[in-house]
Amino acid sequence: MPDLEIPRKAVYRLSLYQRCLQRLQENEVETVSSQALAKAAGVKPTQLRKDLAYFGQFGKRGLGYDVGVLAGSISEALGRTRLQPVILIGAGNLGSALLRYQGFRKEGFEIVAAFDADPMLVGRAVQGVPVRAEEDLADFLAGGAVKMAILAVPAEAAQRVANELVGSGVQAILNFSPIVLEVPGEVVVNHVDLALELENLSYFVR
Amino acid sequence: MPDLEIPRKAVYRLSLYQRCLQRLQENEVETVSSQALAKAAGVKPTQLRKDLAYFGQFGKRGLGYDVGVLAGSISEALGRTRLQPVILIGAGNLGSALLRYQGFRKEGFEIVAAFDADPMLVGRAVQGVPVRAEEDLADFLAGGAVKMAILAVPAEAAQRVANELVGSGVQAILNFSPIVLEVPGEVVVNHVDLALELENLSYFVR
DNA sequence: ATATGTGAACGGCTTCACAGCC
DNA sequence: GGCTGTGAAGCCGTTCACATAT
Repeated sequence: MPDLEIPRKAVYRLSLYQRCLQRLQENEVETVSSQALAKAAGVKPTQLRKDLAYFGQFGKRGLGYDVGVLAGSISEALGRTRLQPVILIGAGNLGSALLRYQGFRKEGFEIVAAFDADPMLVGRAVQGVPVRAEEDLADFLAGGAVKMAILAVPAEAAQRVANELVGSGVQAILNFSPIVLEVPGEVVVNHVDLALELENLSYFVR
Repeated sequence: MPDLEIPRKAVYRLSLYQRCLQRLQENEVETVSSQALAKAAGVKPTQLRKDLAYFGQFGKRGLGYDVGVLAGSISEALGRTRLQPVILIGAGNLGSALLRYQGFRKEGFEIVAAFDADPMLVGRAVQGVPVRAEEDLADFLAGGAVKMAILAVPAEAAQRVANELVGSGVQAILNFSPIVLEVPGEVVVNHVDLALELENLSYFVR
């Protein structure tokens, strides 16, 4: 199984396909063609098939894909067969909105703890998740159970916190701060830059 | 000036460069090399120069770039010389966090109105921005002054609201709902899919 | 000497065309 | 006949190498 050869974009789309499959399952559809599924995901059929081909053969020629089988296969390919624990750093405006966001749990993620530097916020609980002091971060991560973190702190603090996370064994960071994080090669960072997205859009309005 | 030929990613990075330039201006740095600026933005020097080349020649060979001149040129290239009005639809968890988010204004955007379908939220004001009833959306947009919208409504409502926005002349949508919007070719959509970003990350943790 | 600007080479993702199987 | 799986072709963005300007 060639693992590190798979295009990042393809992995991205797999999640998209899976979400569409879940909807089909809810509607008790049992079979889909690459054409139908691709349309639902907003991509071309050949691309869908190519993406799936990175992981194996899941379809029946002349027939299509079994929705349940394909959903299961993608789950396995993505390593999303069980609930993933995640921590959140920064429980301000954006952070607490993320804590309340139901979409994460729905896709198999659980925010198990939140951290903030502000004593005013520490001790509270948002959506049942306690907000802890940032000093306790390293202790909490010492167990090694948590490998993913969401970073929603101000720009000035982001790199420092990121260093701390990496030092404590976090392998993946979803970064909402408007700075480019420097991390070792083995750590993966996805950057969601809200202002940048708006700015990018504004280029296209005349 | 070839306009529609410029890679989308390049436009994206221009915003990034500009942000770095602003920091340099604050520190009263007057000149940068492509090497230094590229490092700050997390890209390669050649890429920075290529990106700038799409828009013109701004540097002095053997010397580098004048920070002020380059910042101004990029601003102009991005069409970000004045404040852009934006509306927000969906003032729930995420929506109200976005209303409070200061990063937009800092980059030249102003959320001038918010809309929600929930009568409980309508009439309130968040961060000085009034939340209006969703029925009033078309009326508000009738003036044609607002060309950009942020969509933070539940998945079920997203496509319907998007249609309404497009029908009222909105040209660019920043979509936070977890569905792929179908819009006419002349409308630009940037999709920020929070759950998808996490899922993508989880693939890379072993 | 130093750093930009750019045509050419490179590499990777997407699309095509068709072989293979139901 | 219909649809998947896949090597080959095409396309686009990145990187290289170097000509050019100060």
